Amino acid sequence: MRECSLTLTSDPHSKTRSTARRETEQRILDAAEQVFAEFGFRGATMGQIAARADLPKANLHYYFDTKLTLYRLVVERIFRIWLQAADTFDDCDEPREALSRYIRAKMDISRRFPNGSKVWANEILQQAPVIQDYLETTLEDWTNSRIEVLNRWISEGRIRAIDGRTLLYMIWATTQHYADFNHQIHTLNKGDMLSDAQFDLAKETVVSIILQGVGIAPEPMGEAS
Amino acid sequence: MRECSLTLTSDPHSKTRSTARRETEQRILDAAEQVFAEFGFRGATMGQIAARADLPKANLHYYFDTKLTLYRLVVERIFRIWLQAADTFDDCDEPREALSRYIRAKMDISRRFPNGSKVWANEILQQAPVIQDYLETTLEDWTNSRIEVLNRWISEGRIRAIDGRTLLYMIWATTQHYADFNHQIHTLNKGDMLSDAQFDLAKETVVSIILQGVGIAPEPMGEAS
DNA sequence: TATCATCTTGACCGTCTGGTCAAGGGTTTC
DNA sequence: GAAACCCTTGACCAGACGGTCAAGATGATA
Repeated sequence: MRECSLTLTSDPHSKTRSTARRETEQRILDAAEQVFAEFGFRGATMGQIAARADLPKANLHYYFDTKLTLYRLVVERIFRIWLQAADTFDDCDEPREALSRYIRAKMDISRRFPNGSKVWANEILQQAPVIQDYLETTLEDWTNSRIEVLNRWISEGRIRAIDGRTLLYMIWATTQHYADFNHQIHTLNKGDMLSDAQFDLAKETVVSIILQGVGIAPEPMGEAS
Repeated sequence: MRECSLTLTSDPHSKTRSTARRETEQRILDAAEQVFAEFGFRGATMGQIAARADLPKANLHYYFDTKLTLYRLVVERIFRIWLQAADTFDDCDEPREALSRYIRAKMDISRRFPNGSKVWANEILQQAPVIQDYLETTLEDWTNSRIEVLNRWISEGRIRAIDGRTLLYMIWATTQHYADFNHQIHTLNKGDMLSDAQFDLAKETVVSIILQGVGIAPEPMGEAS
């Protein structure tokens, strides 16, 4: 109603052609991510995606030729976000700092991009028809290198002797749970989304249990990032 | 080829009518569970389920009138299994024993019935169209009562002061991860299923990290069930 | 063997799906 | 202003979908 320099669905005609194009593509990708997150590749329909993007179905095929193309592009966005979180682990060789940073980063991603995580979950449930080779290359390499780091920390006596792979899976499972199962979490929270305070409590509880679980004393006060 | 006293798809004609009927229904339910687990309700097709049960599609509709009926029955089976695991927590008031029993039970269920867990995951991803009222009643009641128990243990100084709800979510997320994401886990295990030894290591590592995480000293040797 | 209920199945139906297309509206360029 | 290009869209298509049905096969009963 009142003047606003930036609206979510701004009028494409007020922009240059390429800008408008990018915005429309983005709107379609966002709608696609939501629908794919909920119903998976097979369950999602182009009609649903078109409705959520508020565009005629034929328009989707003008920008993205097939449903599979659109799906692949949605999945690619998720890779980039996941890799960004991986960096927070790689950047540090101090167990407490590396683990708590990584957990917090993954928790924040689950909160900000729940649909990305859900699309990933659907991919795995469907035996990874699109991301299989990614699992076998990038993910496997990263995982193995992190397990080596964890094993080194163990041999240096900096963390307890636990199975590093299982620890990684616990962190992935728990952090992604806050995205993939957010509907269940909301239902068990009287139907409301988690408040900032509730989410912070969850985040710090996860950090605390994992750190304590691998034998690292609780973080000194005031050191949380 | 050679004589075999028990085959997986035994000849229905050698049994009484009601027995054969029950066997056919079971075969359809098993096939349905697999397909629903992979593709969710919308993504699954009756044709796929029929093919996996090795029956003509029309035969499915003789035993179960609609796709939704079949789906509801599959979901009901999962409820029963889940409640059975819940009992292992309820039966005991000793933190170490209750938590490790519950975690082990949930891990074993993830291994034996991965499809059930996957159907549940798909339900939540799709905003629980079928199990919503179950989440709001049985699950919520059980969750709250367990959180009360955890809080009592905290006030009695038997476990560390952590947020009980987050602890429960961590346990659910981690244990169900071994079912819902088993494809990813297998891929990261050179494409092989986890061996008994690998799965036991994972199970005991989860127990160990959680127990240590809530401030319970590692289990005395030889006490594992 | 004859009768009847139970089970099986290929063929079929209306609807929805992903994808196409041609006609037309807008915008840029000269 | 007109030609060229970009974008939008309703109408349409072939195939797949959930579900139906009637005809026949099979098994139980007597």
